[in-house]
Amino acid sequence: MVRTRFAPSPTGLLHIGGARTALFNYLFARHSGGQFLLRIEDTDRARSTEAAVRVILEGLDWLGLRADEEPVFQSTREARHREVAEALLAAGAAYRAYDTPEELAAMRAQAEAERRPIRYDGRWRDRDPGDAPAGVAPVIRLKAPRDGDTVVRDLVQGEVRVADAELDDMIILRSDGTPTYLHAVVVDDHDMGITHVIRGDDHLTNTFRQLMVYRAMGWETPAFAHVPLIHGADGAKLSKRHGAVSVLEFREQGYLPEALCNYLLRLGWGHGDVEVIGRDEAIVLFDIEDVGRAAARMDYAKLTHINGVWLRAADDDRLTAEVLRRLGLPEAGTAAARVRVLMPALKERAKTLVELAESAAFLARSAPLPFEPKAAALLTEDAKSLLHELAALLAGTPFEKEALDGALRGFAERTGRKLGQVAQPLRAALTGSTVSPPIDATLTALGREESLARINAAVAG
RNA sequence: GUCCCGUUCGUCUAGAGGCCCAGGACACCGCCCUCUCACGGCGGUAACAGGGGUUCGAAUCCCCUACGGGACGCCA
Repeated sequence: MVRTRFAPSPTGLLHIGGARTALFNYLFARHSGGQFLLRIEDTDRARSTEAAVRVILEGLDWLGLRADEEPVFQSTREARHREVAEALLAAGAAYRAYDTPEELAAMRAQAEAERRPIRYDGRWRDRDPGDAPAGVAPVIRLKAPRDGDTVVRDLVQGEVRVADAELDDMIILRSDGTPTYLHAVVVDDHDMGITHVIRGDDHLTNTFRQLMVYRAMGWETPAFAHVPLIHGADGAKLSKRHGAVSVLEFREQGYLPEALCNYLLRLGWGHGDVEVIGRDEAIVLFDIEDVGRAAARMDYAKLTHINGVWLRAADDDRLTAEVLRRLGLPEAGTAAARVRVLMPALKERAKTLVELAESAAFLARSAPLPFEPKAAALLTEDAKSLLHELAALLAGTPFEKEALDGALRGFAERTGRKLGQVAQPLRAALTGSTVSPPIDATLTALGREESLARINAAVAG
């Protein structure tokens, strides 16, 4: 049974890169009929807050990436981490080291100055514990293998080989008795029964250190897959200055979760020429081994495009509810009814929920309308007399699309005008704008009474 | 500095030795559709980082170089 996990540290936001990692974990688990778990890596107490945890859970929930079991909080497992460290110590696979932070800093500085690789020299590895200085609380370090190679068959990166000489004796338990990240992760992944560790590329070299713990404990190692990071448009690590990076930020900016997932999936992964992929199809098609190895750049324009695709496909009731919420309008009532009626036409011309809400705002206003400059310019004296005639015409026309369309076309023909010469002034009078869904649909949504009121107000104004 | 990873149109990618003088998508530019704006349709510009091999034949395999990224913490 495949078991994957997403293991974010709660530092205040669910980053879009993390979201993609979570998505891959989720899709791979579902694809294999396995389970997807969540672990909050909150061992850094100073940076971890309950609010930060909520942000992550909310983001995942919004994306529809629900874990199959309750989330595991790493901070609650400290005793277990310590227990494993002690076991390693007892087995002779680890040892106590009494170096002070200052000594270690000096060691690093010297290595740097001599242009040697920065590694702990293992000075306490075989030293008599009797030499322990008084008053220094020791850390526990794991004995690293000293010769040979370690090979990881990474599902994304392929075979990666590192000489054991590159590794040093890493700290698994701090002097205050708390576990280090590298150690805690291994213990937790093992105890949670994780079979596939799918995570960011930045952990690839850490894997070799973690492998030492698995090996020392005699634990079976999971499969690893290190997926590339997401970069900004300039190729540098994605950060705030590139625009939105937090999942909840994208939600506020009017992106649909299915669109964000679709975009994130296609970023660094492809399946022939298929671009639009929903959740169910993604589960069938996704394979972690098809993920590319190069970092991908975030392209907001393409995200927006794919969002438009999903917006058009989205359910009208759902979209209506979103628009009403964004406009601060009640869920039921005249405005709500108008938005709902016009939604099929409205969603054709928006790429985000923000745009969609803006395009629907005119429905909730009442005459006299505020006019955009371009719309105001259309309302000339000639246009007003035209509108006056139209008011009379519309008063006697059934308010349904075909009848309205026919009436307006007939009118244009009779008066020797193009339809556009009739529709544009009417559009301005009805919406206060030069852009809207087709005029017949707009009239239908507004209804006869409101339409006539707006036309008359425009004529009067 | 040491180690690891990467490099196909501006961007995301297809491509697993001949199907590729490299396909799709976004963006951009034309045209068409058209009551506006969108959608849609048609067409266009645009890429195998560079250099060596291997092979009858290389975007695909090997080596080197350049550039980019990552890791080297009693952070996660």
